[in-house]
Amino acid sequence: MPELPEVETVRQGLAKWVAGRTIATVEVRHPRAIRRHLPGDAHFIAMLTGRTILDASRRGKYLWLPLDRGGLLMHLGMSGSLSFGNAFDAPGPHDHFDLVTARGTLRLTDPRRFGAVVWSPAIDAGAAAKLLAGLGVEPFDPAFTGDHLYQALRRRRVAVKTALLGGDIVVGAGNIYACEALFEAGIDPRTRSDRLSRARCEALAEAVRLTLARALESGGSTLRDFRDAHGMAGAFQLQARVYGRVGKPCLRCGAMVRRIVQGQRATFFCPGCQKR
DNA sequence: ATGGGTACCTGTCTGC
DNA sequence: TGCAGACAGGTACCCA
Repeated sequence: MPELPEVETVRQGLAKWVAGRTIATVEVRHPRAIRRHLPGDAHFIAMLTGRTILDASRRGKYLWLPLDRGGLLMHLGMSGSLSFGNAFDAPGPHDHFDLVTARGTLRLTDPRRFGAVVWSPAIDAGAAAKLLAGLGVEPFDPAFTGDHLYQALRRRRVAVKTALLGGDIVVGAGNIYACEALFEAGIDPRTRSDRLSRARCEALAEAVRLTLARALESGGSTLRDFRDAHGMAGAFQLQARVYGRVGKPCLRCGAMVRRIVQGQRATFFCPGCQKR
């Protein structure tokens, strides 16, 4: 579910809420949801109890909550959401994890359980370092330039859509925004990475930034169940120009939007506007 | 190293 | 109405 704009929207809501709160108790109702990525952290609850949350930051689609000792790395997977409140209802079947503080509870809900919550001694050590190790540059970092993209893509032969989704070149564009950014840049998603000119890489880098920034302004996309930390839905899906619009006319040229499958993921594109 | 495929889950929608 | 099958925002891991 959540791509960078959704995770950043959650982070912004979270940062104001969590800073300075001390974890009184931890409820783990589904251990698989917590340690899916890195089994063996037997002291998970002990490392959290009594700790104070300092902030909420983000790396790619991961959230990092630094604590006064160590920190918590979280990923929302395809269907995860975080919410907080002072009087939570009894947990539902997908409410796997609560951080209870004196002034409210942070709750992870994740029906598909593709998410992860991992304690780590630091963001650049232990479990967190291992999970973040292969991530590409942040799209809003000045280091993410057309030239960066060009240098990375010229060494790959996969389709450019697949390369964007990989997250090892640039992070944050998932299936929706990879499709939308390629439309914005006028690039056919099937184009081989190493066949993209420098100029088109410049256009693509700009399109990735623009697409993610627009989505962030809209509070992300809610296709089904995305909610920010206040339970609010996003609105970017209303602006999507190709994603989910198979068989509908392109809003720019009128050609029929197509759906293909690349790397077991759906890709939407306009054959009129997007060229190899 | 790269690329391709599978695995991990549940809920929802579509077509028969 | 029931049921099988397809599909959904992600990524870690295995193998060639």
